[in-house]
Amino acid sequence: MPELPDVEGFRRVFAEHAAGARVRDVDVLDAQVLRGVAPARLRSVVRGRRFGEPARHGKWLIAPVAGDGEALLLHFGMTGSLVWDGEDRPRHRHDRVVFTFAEGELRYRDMRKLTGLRLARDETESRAALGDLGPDALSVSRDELGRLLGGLRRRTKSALTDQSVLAGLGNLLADEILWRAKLSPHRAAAGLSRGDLGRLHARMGTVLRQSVEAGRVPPRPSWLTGRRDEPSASCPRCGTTLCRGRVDGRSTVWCPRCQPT
DNA sequence: CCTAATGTTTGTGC
DNA sequence: AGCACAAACATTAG
Repeated sequence: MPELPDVEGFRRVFAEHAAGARVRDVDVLDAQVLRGVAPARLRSVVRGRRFGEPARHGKWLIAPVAGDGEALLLHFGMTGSLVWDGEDRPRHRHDRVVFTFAEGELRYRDMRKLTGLRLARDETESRAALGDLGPDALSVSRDELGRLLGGLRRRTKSALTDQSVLAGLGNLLADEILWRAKLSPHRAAAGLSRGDLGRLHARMGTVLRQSVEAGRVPPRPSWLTGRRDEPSASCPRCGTTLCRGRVDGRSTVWCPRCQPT
């Protein structure tokens, strides 16, 4: 589930409840989700300290620990979430790490444990841990998008979902944006015209803004995302039966009429 | 039992 | 090097 809009929602949860608050304790319920940090170190570093204002880059949530430049880096894989709840409320079976505060607790929840939590000591380590992420999809300009995709002979969908090219788009968003921009996911990125790129950038902005507001890619019937799970879905725009296939090993849905190759 | 799932990493081969 | 593809990771649902 988590793509840029979902993580933006988690950022809001963090900002509202945890930013500026003192961490009373850290419960590591499943150490498997900790990457490169032992439960004891996470606990000793974070306990008693305050969190600063959270940031987001692509699908990563960055939560600074006030004081010495450390930061908690959270990734949510395919099934993760960040939930605020009362201390007295029962824990969920998939709560893996819980930060407790005076007012309640912040729960890192994840069914599959495909990614996880890291702790960076400073800005340098933060950058290294995040790898080579491209610019965030929400703030990229049209010209920048053109530069990023220009010269790439790979298929457009593959380029859009490559986090080192552009950070934040996942499988659902890429399909939704390509459908709105009337571009086939199979077309080579380098082959897009100025007009194609302009449309792609504009539609990406619209889809992202509306999704961020909802904290998810909203499965509205007027969106491709709202139809893709139906057995014989039709295009919300033209009624043509949608096509399904695989691009980059991911399930891909497109309209053969609106998005010709 | 088998398959697929909205993510990332790693390895293989062209 | 760039790109496509498969597998691996862990877990659940159908």
